[in-house]
Amino acid sequence: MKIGQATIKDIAIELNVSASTVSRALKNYPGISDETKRKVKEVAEKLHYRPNAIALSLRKSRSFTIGVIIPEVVHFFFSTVISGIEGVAFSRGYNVILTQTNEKLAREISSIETMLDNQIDGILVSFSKETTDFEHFSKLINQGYPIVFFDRVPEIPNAISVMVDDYKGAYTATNHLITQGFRNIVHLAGPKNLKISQERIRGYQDALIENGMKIDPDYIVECSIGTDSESQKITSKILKSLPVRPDAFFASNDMAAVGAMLACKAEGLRIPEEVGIVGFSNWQFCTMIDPSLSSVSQPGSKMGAKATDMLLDMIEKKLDPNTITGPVVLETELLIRKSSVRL
Amino acid sequence: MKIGQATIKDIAIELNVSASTVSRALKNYPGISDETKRKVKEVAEKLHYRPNAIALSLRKSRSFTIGVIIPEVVHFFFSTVISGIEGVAFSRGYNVILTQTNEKLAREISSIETMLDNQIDGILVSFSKETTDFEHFSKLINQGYPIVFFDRVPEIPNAISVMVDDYKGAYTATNHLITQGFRNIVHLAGPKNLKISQERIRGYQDALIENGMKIDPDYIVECSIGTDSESQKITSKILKSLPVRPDAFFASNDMAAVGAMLACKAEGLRIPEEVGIVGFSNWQFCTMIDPSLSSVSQPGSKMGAKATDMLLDMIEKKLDPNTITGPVVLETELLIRKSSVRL
DNA sequence: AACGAAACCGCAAACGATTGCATTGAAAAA
DNA sequence: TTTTTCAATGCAATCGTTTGCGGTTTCGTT
Repeated sequence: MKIGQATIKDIAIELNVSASTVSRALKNYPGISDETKRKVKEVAEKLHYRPNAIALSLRKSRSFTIGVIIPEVVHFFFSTVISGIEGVAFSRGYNVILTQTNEKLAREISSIETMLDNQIDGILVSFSKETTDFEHFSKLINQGYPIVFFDRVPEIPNAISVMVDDYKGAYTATNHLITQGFRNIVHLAGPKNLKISQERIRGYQDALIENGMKIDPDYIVECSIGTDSESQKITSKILKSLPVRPDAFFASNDMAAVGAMLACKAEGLRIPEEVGIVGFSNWQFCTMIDPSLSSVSQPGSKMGAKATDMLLDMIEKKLDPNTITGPVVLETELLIRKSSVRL
Repeated sequence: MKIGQATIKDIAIELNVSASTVSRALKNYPGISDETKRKVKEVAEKLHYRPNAIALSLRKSRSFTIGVIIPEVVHFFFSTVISGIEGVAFSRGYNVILTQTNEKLAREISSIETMLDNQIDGILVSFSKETTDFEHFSKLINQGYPIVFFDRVPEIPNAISVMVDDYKGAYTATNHLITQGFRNIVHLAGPKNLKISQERIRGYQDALIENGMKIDPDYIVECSIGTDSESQKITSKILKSLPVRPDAFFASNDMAAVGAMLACKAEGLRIPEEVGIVGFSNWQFCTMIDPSLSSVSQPGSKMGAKATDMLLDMIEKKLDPNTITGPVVLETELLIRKSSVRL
């Protein structure tokens, strides 16, 4: 018994037929007698034959593998996306190759290269914070290579993308704070070069305007890193520096919201009586902290699943990229908890 | 210009040499004139030649890809492990194929099969809660196939594994609670078929014994799912049912610890004055909740990195599995925060 | 008996790269 | 001039599978 897997040739030798016959018999091609098919399958079973996926990939120029490029694995939202991706990919018979860029453009580019070397059938991308030039993506798109962007989507022609309705999520959250009687609402924004950040800012601003309030640029503060400690520092500074003390924070992510909460507590401010807080993403810990954190939930798993379905449809030609006009937008949901309710 | 990548043949045709010459020139084999090498490399550059990894895999029966089988991606600890894995794999030139089992044995087995079909060079595994029979692993091990287990490791011969010192972590945590004057310490345990759970129970028990306290089986409660809501229910039941009300909880995971905390708060018990709590894993939210949660930190990223380094060493024959006797054990660290300190 | 058509099956090329074993040609040695 | 030697390159098999094309049987039909 050879080491490793049995091959078609092994079956062929055992039965004194050609490799072609074995191949066709296993695939139930016409032109092979039932008798032969039976025997081939029997021997295949006996030898635990499993087709060599690599040889298949080479022959068909298809690997049944998709690549995922993500900024950070250790990030609740992205982990739910990965989970959604993996689920759909598995059920449709595809493997998932994963790389994280750690927000580095260089790694993004080199990841794409190795993926192309490996005959990856398509790529799912959420690009890095460093990425401002999208040439490495548009080149592939123009070659007809299947790519689907999710969450962080570029504004380039013919890009297929799946995102959440950041605008509406931010709008709803801000509006909720206003309804609760908060009037000096600070927005802790994400990196302003990302479209998702811009959309959230826009939602925040529109909510203010439609409620007859003014927009003060000083009340929009960028938290570029996105950790709780960063936002904690920023918030405690703000609490002192702003002419009118803020009475609410709408943060572009939950970590920042927690930072703000900690800073407020440190200042002796009561939440939600004196300060209201709403986050974004609905991380697991939202329900675990005190007071529980209101947050805009992003359907991460659904986003991963949807993006994967679209990518695989493109790969399998069930979906013509040209028929797609705009990005697919998934709805968010404002989950109201204690941190923002005082009525 | 052809669609897709240029091949060695394209270069050969362009220069009127054979494919073998091109191959050798690119690899700087001796026996190729410097002049030819120069020209070959020049054309390769011009055509943006990149070797086809699939063809290489077929030829060499090596894919430079490793497989990762994990119970759940959406799990802070595992996500840090993945991050560690991906980092090392990337820097050593390997791809990572990821599958999650969702704690299902069937998926674990089918994942392994597709990985073998794909000529994966080795596998990193943390098995599912359903897995009690390890035949599908030991078969591979006996064939000399490189496998490294992490976190959840099986007790089978010749298994290479990396784990944290669950025993000591649990011992230290329990001991800390005792030092703080807590006397009726409940242990919220994990699934008892997992070795990590057993080790933590053992650490808990030994700490009690060495402090001259008795072990009461009623004070060891299994939280099999591991969510905060599960443990919240269990804890509030316990608070009423046990003859002596517990004054501390050592949980086998942070989610369970939070559940216990919430249940205690609901009962009006003050933490840490009346009840002390320590968790396990040091999830991100530990510092974000109030009171901040003491926890035993597991070096997830380091574990992933270590396991990957060992796996790749085995693959590259730099490491002989037979020279390894026991599992590699990484140290935990007790991070003391407010939830357990009353002195 | 002879012919044609199914029915079955094998040959060989192809996917892209590597590599042991020739082969070529020219310079060096005789 | 002839032989030897060696550097430079090509041939062809190989990895495991698929597939177009062609080749044998076998059988029914007249």
